[in-house]
Amino acid sequence: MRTNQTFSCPIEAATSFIGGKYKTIILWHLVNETLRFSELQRAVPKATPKMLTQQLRELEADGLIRRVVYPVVPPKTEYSLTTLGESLIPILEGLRNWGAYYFDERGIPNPCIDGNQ
Amino acid sequence: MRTNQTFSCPIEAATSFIGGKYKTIILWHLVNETLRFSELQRAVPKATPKMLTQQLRELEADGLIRRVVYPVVPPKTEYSLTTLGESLIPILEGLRNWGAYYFDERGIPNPCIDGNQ
DNA sequence: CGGCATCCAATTAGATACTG
DNA sequence: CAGTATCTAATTGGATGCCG
Repeated sequence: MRTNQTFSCPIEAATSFIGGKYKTIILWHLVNETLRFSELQRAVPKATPKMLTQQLRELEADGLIRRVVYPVVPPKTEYSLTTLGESLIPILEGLRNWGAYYFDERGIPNPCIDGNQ
Repeated sequence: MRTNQTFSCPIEAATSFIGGKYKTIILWHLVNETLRFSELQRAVPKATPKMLTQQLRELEADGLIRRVVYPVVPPKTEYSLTTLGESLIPILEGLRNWGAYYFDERGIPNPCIDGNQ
């Protein structure tokens, strides 16, 4: 694991994995899809390359995503969910549905434009 | 709402509500229970009074919790979930189950001691 | 009891430039 | 393309003291 801190409850443990600033969005975009770094940048435009790299490294250290580097020129790196990462999908779907419900309730148009929602 | 920022997807909106440092733990402790400030302090000992107040104010501004102040001496304040806050319970349960599963997989004893788990 | 005000230390995040 | 390095700006969080 990334840290060897102790948690006082399972909720705290879970949020230590997905509580990072862009982690849920990153994971969500990797559901059923392998993406390259530049594709993730486009998917999460608010994250600077530095931030994106940092979050990806933590997700990798926590065993939620897999990073595969191809030794080619120009460089190519692919990110995808591990089995542990896939076990979070129900929670990610719950967050998505809650957010969409919240938008609907207020008549706010869902701003998602990509097919992955 | 607390902020009038725009979100690029429902996941982002949802995490803006529960992404705060102690928010999921606070909400979890309020499931089926009304707690006073000092009880929440005991439930979330890692949060200083200042931090706890801040998180509670944001949760209140977002409409997830209700704050009832009784004009008595000594002061008494009670916090509880609103209907919107209760709609998050499935997600909170998902987080708890994922965390507990993660503990089990590694043979780490579940550190929860309170009945609310 | 349930906070708030203030000050300060520490952490985080953005901007920019650069590289294999 | 996929980052890293450096510097700086902004934010966060802790400690302390005080109050109705």
